[in-house]
Amino acid sequence: MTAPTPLSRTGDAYDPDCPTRHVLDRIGDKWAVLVMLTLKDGPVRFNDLRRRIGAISQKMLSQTLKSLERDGLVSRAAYATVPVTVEYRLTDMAQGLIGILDQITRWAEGHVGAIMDARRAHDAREAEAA
Amino acid sequence: MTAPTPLSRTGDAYDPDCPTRHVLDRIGDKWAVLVMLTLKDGPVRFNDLRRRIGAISQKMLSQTLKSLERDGLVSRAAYATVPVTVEYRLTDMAQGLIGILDQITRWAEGHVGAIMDARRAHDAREAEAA
DNA sequence: CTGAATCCAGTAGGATACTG
DNA sequence: CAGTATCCTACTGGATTCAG
Repeated sequence: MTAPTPLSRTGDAYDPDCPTRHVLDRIGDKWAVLVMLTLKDGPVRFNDLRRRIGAISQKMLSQTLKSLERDGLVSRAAYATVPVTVEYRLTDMAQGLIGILDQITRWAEGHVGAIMDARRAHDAREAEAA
Repeated sequence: MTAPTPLSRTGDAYDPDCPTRHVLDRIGDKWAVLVMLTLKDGPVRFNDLRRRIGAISQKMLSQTLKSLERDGLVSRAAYATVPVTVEYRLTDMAQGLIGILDQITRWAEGHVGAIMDARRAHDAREAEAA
């Protein structure tokens, strides 16, 4: 540590130095969220993961898994079978996050209608102005 | 295209067509989250918002506010004072989201230590391998 | 099967300057 | 004060290819 800077002020993450920001960024990571949601029902193998998410490229999946593993949110287990088998699963720590992600999903499903309506109304107002 | 498998599943947001994804993306938006957190204690004016967030550029702030307004999460009120005054505030719909964002923040503050430890351990293991 | 490495296009986003 | 418009760089992330 270099300076005795107060880590977080009132709990907000404006400061890039604030470690909370790192977590926010992880949640803000589209692929990381999808990967975690896909793993929530149990361990999944690499290409299986790839197939289930569908839209993800091999590069992004690999990258995402590595960063999630680095953060201790996902663990990797390799088995020396004839064609190598690798399983990924959520760590205990990630379980709490999953709960929050589920809440987000639930909120989203409950409000997406209102949001779409707001968009339509807004766009209509704008088109009229033009 | 290389994806002969449509596989439009139901429930999760793998499909870009799934409207839930839009909400996920909004939460994944770093600036949108910071703006909403900054507005949670009451209406704030444009440049005030800018100053409080600090790191944001006027372009991104303007852009973020516009998209949040479009989604019905933030409302804009302009007052015809001598120098124009514009206030932004969260809508009722956004209040529920704020609750979730607070949970994320709380989880982050509670686990950021473990995450940082995991990173250090992981990086150490990696450096040793090299 | 599980990745790593390279190339490259699209875009996010900062800096700057100007308008109502 | 509250934005808009333009330029320009840097990074994201897909496609492809190679390797263990």
